[in-house]
Amino acid sequence: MKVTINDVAKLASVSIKTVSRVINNEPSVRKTTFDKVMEAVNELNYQPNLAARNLAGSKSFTIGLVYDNPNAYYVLDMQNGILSCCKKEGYELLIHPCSYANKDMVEELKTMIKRARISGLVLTPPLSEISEVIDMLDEQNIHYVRILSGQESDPQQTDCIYVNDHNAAFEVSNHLIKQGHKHIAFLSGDKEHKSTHERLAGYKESLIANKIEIDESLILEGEYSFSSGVDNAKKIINLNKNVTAIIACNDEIAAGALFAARLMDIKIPEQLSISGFENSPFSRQTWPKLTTASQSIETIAQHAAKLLFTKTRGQRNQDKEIIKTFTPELVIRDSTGPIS
Amino acid sequence: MKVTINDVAKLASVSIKTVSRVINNEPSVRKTTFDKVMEAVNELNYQPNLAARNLAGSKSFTIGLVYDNPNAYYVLDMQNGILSCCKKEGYELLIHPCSYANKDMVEELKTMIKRARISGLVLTPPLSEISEVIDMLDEQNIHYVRILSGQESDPQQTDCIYVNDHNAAFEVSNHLIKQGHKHIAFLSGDKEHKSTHERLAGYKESLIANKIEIDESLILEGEYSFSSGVDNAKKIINLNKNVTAIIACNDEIAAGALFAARLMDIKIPEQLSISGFENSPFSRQTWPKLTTASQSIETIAQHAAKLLFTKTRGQRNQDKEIIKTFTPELVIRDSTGPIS
DNA sequence: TGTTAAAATGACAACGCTGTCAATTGTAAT
DNA sequence: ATTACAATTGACAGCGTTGTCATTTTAACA
Repeated sequence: MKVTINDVAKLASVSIKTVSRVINNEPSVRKTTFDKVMEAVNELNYQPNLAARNLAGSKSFTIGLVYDNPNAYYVLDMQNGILSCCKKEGYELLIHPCSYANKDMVEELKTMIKRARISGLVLTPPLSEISEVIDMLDEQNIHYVRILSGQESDPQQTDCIYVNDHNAAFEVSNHLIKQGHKHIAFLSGDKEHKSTHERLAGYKESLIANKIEIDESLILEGEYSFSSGVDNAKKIINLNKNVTAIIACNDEIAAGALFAARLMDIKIPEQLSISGFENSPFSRQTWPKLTTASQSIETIAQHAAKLLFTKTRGQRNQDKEIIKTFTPELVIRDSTGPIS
Repeated sequence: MKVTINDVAKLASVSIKTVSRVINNEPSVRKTTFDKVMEAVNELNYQPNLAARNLAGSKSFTIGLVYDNPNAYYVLDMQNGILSCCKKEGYELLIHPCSYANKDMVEELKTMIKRARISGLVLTPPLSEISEVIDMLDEQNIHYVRILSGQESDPQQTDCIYVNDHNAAFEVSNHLIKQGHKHIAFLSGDKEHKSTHERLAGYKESLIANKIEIDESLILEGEYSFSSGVDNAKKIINLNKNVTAIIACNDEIAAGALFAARLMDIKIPEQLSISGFENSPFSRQTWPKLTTASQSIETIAQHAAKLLFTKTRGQRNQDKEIIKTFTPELVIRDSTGPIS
């Protein structure tokens, strides 16, 4: 029934320590011994007991994913990306959704780490931007990788994966301007998310580059939600009849804006162009389909996990294969068009 | 730094076994002793080591969630519901997405269970309907709870939570018929999912109850996806000009049907009524908003987790608090209306 | 061939907890 | 106060691995 390292050792006629060496890929094992052991492992279909490995060694073979993100697709892609790496490495994934608004959040995280003896953590925005969290992790000496809005600037910073929202927003905005739009509104996401600020900055930079004056009244505060998109789109359309385009901080907001436009009988894209951000599945399910900036969350997640594993193992040079900065690409669909 | 049961025992001047008794809520501990120990636990902020508990005892304090579901909201709600129960009970959650089409799936699941020494499993459709999986779990003597489309029929069956899709579909269909619709198309989900058949059966029963002849050409095979909704809606609209209503097997299909209607310049709900199923967030984000059948996945998940925990602990009477059958409720929004 | 260092292997004690069972304490009845 | 029995507590041996260090084998060289 239960196959232990002992059974394998007996079958291969070696000591359990040697079996341990083999399954941990430690050096100093003769090729013939290695094969002999592997054969026994396969024959018995031996699965090392995670709990025992965790207890005996220092590694726990479990990593954690911490998030506070309202976007279901984002979270799921993140999970799947990390999970695919975990599978390869024989790790398990513990998920830990939490609310950054919650005061006890840091304590709670700490407890979770202690309890489960997590060997590493992937942090997604906006949690990855909260210094209390980072400080706690440093203090507890926990390996982590942060996924952040921004770009690789500080070469010492080895524990971050960046999403260059700034450049992506620049592209989106440029695209609209090239199509003749001059009055472009910007519907912000949560101001606690750095991505909001990065995207806003990219938008502004594009305006400046194209010698269009920045009109602060076209920039609306909001949050990363459909209803925020509805509300703010209504507001801006009523407020400023000149607006011919809207850049939404993510696809949900854009979908909300689309909804509002429908309510107000505004034709998209003939009368108003709307672009999203993220390329989540429903950016293809709205009418019309959303122009957006596409970032493969799953790919980002995979690289984050890879980075975490190299850190956990203390490896160095493998870093080269890991991309640290991702720039979402403009995907032109039907919700934007030339000014008419 | 690291606080073990030993430290607590010393501080409370009792044996480690007594501390163990206290944290496991075992009987035969004097109230005064209990308090003394708890005080020490709190003072030291002791967190029992999961791995050690797992290794020493038989319990693993980790449950698994297995799913193969394309719907991101479904999965996430499921995770969150279970997680909220886990938190209360001090358990961790391991997630295990997998593909039921994959031949190695059962083997893979088995491996995961062995490795992580899972103490219980929550199975969601369609995995919960696959007998190979169930047989394997029974064979391995793993506790599990299945979430199934259907209704509590067999009283011996203690390990299932049912979603009564049949009755829900009956309600949806009845609602449309009351509004005067007689030619109602049915856009199926994956035929491998029992929910598809249950919903179809409810639809048929409603037609029969209302003395409307069942027209098999109005029932289209498909899958639980947006694009299936688009394709099948186009097909049925072109095929049969009499159709005035569509029941989609879930919200994604409904959203696809809505999209197709837009493409074909059909007014919703004036010319065509469309209803969804599930009440996922985007049923509120389409234009117009979807009439649907609402089931709180999170609530279902919580009850499933509760049931699993009572099973794991071998408790009996607590069952009473656990609802075993859920019937989604009709939510009337803007995508359906009286025939004009 | 013998010597020596390096490589490969093994013995055994942790890791932090729970299960078992024996020892101690408390309690009620005599 | 004594006895008997139940309630409470503790000692100690695992659980299935890995780390440490000692031992054996191999290879390399004189």
